[in-house]
Amino acid sequence: MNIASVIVDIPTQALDTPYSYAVPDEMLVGEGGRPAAVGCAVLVTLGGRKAVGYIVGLEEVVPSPDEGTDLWGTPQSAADLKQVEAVLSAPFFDEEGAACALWLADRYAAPLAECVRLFTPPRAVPRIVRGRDGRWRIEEPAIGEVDDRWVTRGPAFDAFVPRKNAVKQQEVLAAVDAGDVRVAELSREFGAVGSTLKALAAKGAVVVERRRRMRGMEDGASRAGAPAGGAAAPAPSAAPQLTEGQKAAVAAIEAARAASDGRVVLVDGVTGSGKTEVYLQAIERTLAEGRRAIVLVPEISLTPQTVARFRGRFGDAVAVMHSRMSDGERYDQWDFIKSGAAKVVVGARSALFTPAANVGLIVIDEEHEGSYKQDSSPRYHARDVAEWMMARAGGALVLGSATPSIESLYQVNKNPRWTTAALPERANGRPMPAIEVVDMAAEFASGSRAMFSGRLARALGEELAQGRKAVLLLNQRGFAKFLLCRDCGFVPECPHCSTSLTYHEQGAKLICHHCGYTVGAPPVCPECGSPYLKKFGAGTQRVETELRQLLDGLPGVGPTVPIIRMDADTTQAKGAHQALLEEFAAADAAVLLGTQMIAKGLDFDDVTLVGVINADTQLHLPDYRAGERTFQLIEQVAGRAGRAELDGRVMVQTYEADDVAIRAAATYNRGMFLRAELPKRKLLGYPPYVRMANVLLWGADEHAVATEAELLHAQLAELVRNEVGERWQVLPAVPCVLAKLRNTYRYHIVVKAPLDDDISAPLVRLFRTRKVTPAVNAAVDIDPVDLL
DNA sequence: AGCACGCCGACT
DNA sequence: GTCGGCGTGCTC
Repeated sequence: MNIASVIVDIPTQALDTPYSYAVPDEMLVGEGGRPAAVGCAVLVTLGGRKAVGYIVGLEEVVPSPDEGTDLWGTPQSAADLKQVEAVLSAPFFDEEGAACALWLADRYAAPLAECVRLFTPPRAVPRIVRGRDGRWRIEEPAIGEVDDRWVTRGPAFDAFVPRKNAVKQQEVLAAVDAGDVRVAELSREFGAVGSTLKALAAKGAVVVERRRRMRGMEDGASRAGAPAGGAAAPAPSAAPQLTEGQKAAVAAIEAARAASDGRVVLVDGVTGSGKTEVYLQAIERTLAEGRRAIVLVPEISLTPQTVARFRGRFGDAVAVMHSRMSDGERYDQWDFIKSGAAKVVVGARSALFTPAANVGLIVIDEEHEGSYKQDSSPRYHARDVAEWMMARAGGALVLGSATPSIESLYQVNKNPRWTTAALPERANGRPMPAIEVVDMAAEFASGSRAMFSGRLARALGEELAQGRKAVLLLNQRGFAKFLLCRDCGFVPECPHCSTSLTYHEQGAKLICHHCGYTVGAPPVCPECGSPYLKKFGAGTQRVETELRQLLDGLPGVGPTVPIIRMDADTTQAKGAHQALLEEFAAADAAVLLGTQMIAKGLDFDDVTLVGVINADTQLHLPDYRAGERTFQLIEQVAGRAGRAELDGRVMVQTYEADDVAIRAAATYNRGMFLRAELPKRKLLGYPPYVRMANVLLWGADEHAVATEAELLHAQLAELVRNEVGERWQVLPAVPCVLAKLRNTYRYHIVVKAPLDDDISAPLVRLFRTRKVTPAVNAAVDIDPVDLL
């Protein structure tokens, strides 16, 4: 008899274990439908109701009259098993995917069902819903294949001669003569063509056939499984000559691949050192061996240019996967990958879970980026998952960054399987731009109240007057950070979140940047009636206004020099991001003013000045990574200047000119930063010296959340006392820094463990057995990237 | 999560 | 005497 191990698609801790179901023999061979296999969605009965589940294991067991054990060791009489009732889909993953899902659930203390769902394209899975009559029924997936109708030459195409007055037939035949066309296109051009086509098809002059349309691929001119060809995909370009550093990096990756045991190569290269070319050549060699590659890029860097870079080398064999694509596009790309025609998958972290077979190389670009950690369950880190996958598959993992994360640097030092390949020089041989630190405290003391220091203003004038470009970074959108009453100190706060509201000049509104709550700005203080409400802290809108005034007054600059503001407000519309960048590229002299989103990936030759308006905004976040983030931000943004033959300069305005993160970044001195940062982390017990788990609790009733947090803390403390002892630390339950968010109150409990301990296992055990309180949600974040 | 089983209050 | 309230507890 065959027994399937099934994960039921109900994400609850209580059901968080595989269940065994019998698979009828005819279902195994697919009689009258799809065959049951690992990765299939199936219909099962669980506790008197129907549920969708996923097969994660399939095993033949010898029927024995006495008690056996199921796949997971639970004693169970095989005869008692319920049957899989129907196979609802083709496989979404294979045995490796199943193993990965099970590993993820353990590693991240996440519900199994959520880990399995990572492998399915969104909305492409049938669901079980209860109808109005109270009965369960299967709801077909909302997303699937779409076809186009195509017209091609028929067997009698050449022989057929239309009548003189058959104008439409002549038009259609001429169009088909030029190449296959879609019926939709013909109708757009010539009006209704249905009867014309029917007549032509009957004569054998043309053939009308259905072909799969691949959504999101430029011209859709594709046969099933193959992406668009023709104009959309240029002929693959040849690889350029490599610098010595690049050659060494490629060789290091080759050595890692040859070891076939999941080694990691950290490509530690300054911005502009040609890391991408290293990836491209490593991928080329991987493909030459018949294996595939996955390239992960931070979500905001996944632009058409990035994709074009890979399509330029690998042509049609590139699949793309990221969250801004429509569900239909993702479904088609998923299928394209599954078909095996895609050799390279470029995407955001979710691209790891596409059905690419035989992956021999995973590249993670900008590996220090926080967006590689998923911020909802399962809270996995793409770097860890990729390392696990490559160790299993006998491949190699390449991490690239100009500012590697402290965790990765630590691994290189301690873990013999991790090596590093340094690219200390830019590919064009230019030096890195000099970074000047402008002490705003000193500026303030000398009487200047402007947000642009004298030096930054002068530099802007010099560069723009020569027709060059500047990039200004500011970590605060809106106009002012908050409103403050000068008489009573009142600051308007969001009623739903524990944050102050940001003042937006446009329409004089106060907006919460967490939940979007918007109110008109009060003319007088709502507390004391004072009219003296001061707008504190500069946002992008205000800087734009002041910058305009500054530029207009500068000799040789003036009102014709555009300011392009790029922040969450101006990039909301689809394609706005792209349009703004194109506008900046096309201008002569121009200033690009934006939030973090401009810090990376921008590649403009004629940017000669980069300014950081206020480098301190991240430094004061109550988070242990604040220094690391500040260091990384300055180094990243500095890399935007002077990428071509012109020298660049960078100015960093700060009220903390003495802070080591800023001083070290200004001199490109990572060693200096680490020598200050690492002892601090060690002393205070933070990664990379300990492992952390952040136990989060949230709910609408603050008191209930606090009570539950206390209870859970007591349970955790007891568990740790009984099972591990003094080596672990359970910090008290406290409100999160963001204590209230979208009307939910948030508490957390930080658990710290030595590096080599399995921090998740005891937490998983506790969460599986503890009683759930309906009003309070709880989740675990293993290896959190922040504790906010 | 949902459903069954179970043990106490007001009804045809 | 039953119908049904929703409080535990189990689901291959």
